[in-house]
Amino acid sequence: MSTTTPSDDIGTRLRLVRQIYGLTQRELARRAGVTNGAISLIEQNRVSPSISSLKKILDGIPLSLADFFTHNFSASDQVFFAAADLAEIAYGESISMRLVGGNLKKRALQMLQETYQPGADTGEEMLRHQGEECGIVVAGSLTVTVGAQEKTLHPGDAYYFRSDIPHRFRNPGPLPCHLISANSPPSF
Amino acid sequence: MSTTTPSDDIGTRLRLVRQIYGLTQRELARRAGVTNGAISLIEQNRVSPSISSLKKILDGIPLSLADFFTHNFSASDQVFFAAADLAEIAYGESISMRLVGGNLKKRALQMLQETYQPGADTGEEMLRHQGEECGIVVAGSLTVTVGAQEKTLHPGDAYYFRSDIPHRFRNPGPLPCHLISANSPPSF
DNA sequence: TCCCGGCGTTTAGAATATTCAACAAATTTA
DNA sequence: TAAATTTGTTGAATATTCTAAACGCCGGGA
Repeated sequence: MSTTTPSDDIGTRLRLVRQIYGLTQRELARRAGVTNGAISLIEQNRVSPSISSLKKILDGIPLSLADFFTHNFSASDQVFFAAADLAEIAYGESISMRLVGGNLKKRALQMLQETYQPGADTGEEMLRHQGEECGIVVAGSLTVTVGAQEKTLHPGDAYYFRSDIPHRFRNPGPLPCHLISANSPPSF
Repeated sequence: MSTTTPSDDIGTRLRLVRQIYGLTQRELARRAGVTNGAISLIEQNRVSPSISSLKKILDGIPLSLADFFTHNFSASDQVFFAAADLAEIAYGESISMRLVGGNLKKRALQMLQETYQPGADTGEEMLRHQGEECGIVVAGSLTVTVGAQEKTLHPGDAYYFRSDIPHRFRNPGPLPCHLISANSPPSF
């Protein structure tokens, strides 16, 4: 499924790593103290580098041998996500959530762009789950209840709480409310 | 603390791994399809092996490159433990437990040599904990209660159950009962 | 005791990796 | 557009690793 490289295809793996780090063969060669030609040959799998060479090269990134062989580098470790590409997550009629990087696996963090229509409400049966979450209101206003506390937030206002504390979100205003939130660990 | 090898001391690391696996240079060379001389040179750090050579060698063990660089091989991964060296764990007056490999870290399994004096009993408030456990009676007899089931085991008899099921051990006989048991994950 | 077999090590030569310098293609700058 | 820069690739020379065959050492069995 993922764009992982077989562990003996050192060349492809090195090229992928180098590109992920945004380095050219020459720049990496300079940092590593080897020649660009050597890196080129390795990346084409035309030679099998010595440990010492590979170590020098990885030091220039920098990346340990263990990490190099352990990690499943993926070209789809996407960094930028167009607004249109944010995965829509249904959450009732009047609440829309758009997930940043929905295709990423194993992430430690989740970010959502949420829209609460006027009157939208996550309900009286407060939400509770593992982890922590925070958010910032971008537009409109949002009434947030966390345990015994309640506050109506306006653009620029933010919240942060442990998610196991019962919480609730409502839009009391006449305008849609836009919110950027983050959870850890991810719940979707 | 541990006898770990720096990640660039490939030679020492390879020698350690090879010895842990009980292989001679010649035997490993034969399995790997390289010469014993090559392994000798690598282990002395007189050459820095190519990835292809190192991979061939590790395939002969077998061990992946990732594992080779990731694991902290330790000569003190002790295998044999003299009876006198089993750590004594107090568990009441009439029950003695002796732990195999108490000095090992991060083990996935725990083995105990237990002795129940006549009349010994873990008590009516049944034991419950995570994991699974099993054991074999070596001498004497032992009455084991697991959930609704109860049986008196004699030498050679054994048990295996999920530890979250309430359980209890008693020695109903006139002789000490010796038992070998194992838990996973470890509870001591 | 001597001999045998297995052990790790060593050496010379074959095989492979790396450097150095030049090349063509793509991109940037003027 | 043309010149200049930067990119990855390549060939010849050099440096390193790997093989094959020997060596010395040690322990076990006649």
